[in-house]
Amino acid sequence: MDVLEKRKIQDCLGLPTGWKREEVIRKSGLSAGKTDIYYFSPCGRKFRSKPQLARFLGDSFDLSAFDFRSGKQLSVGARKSKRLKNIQYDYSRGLKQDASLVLPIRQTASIFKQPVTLKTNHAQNRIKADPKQDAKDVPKQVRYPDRSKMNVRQLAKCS
DNA sequence: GCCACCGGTGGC
DNA sequence: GCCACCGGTGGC
Repeated sequence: MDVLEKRKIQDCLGLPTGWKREEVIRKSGLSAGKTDIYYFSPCGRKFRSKPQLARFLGDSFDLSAFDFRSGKQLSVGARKSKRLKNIQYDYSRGLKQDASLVLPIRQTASIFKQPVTLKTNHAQNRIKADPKQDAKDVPKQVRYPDRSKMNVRQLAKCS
């Protein structure tokens, strides 16, 4: 697949730059064949549900028209497959007040209108996030480290 | 201790 | 009955 083709797929998916979506097919157990959808933020944080994503993004993002499974916006004309997806979660519930966690994405725009790196399968995902870097962390003055001295794991963190 | 993975279930 | 969400844990 050439770069242009890849680009088309990304545009089609419409996730923001740096975000990745991953489909993992369950291989065993009673739920074998079921697919789990995961999203990875640019800093490697993993999300496995829409509420989880919404909590991280905060209420500046409207995810009500975002279909978590497909990774696309639900257009008005789109058929709602089977079940109506009008579950009313309060996606801002539990929103952390730390503004430094809000991604550097234009908040007036849908976060899903930008290109994304497509990752289709579950090979070996090397992305690691530091679980200790939680939204509960208190904001503090950012000191930018010398990136040339950082290892891969450190670089994967949000900074 | 972490996390990928599957199970359980509440809400529809 | 379906499935989105998240709990729990086996394997590392």
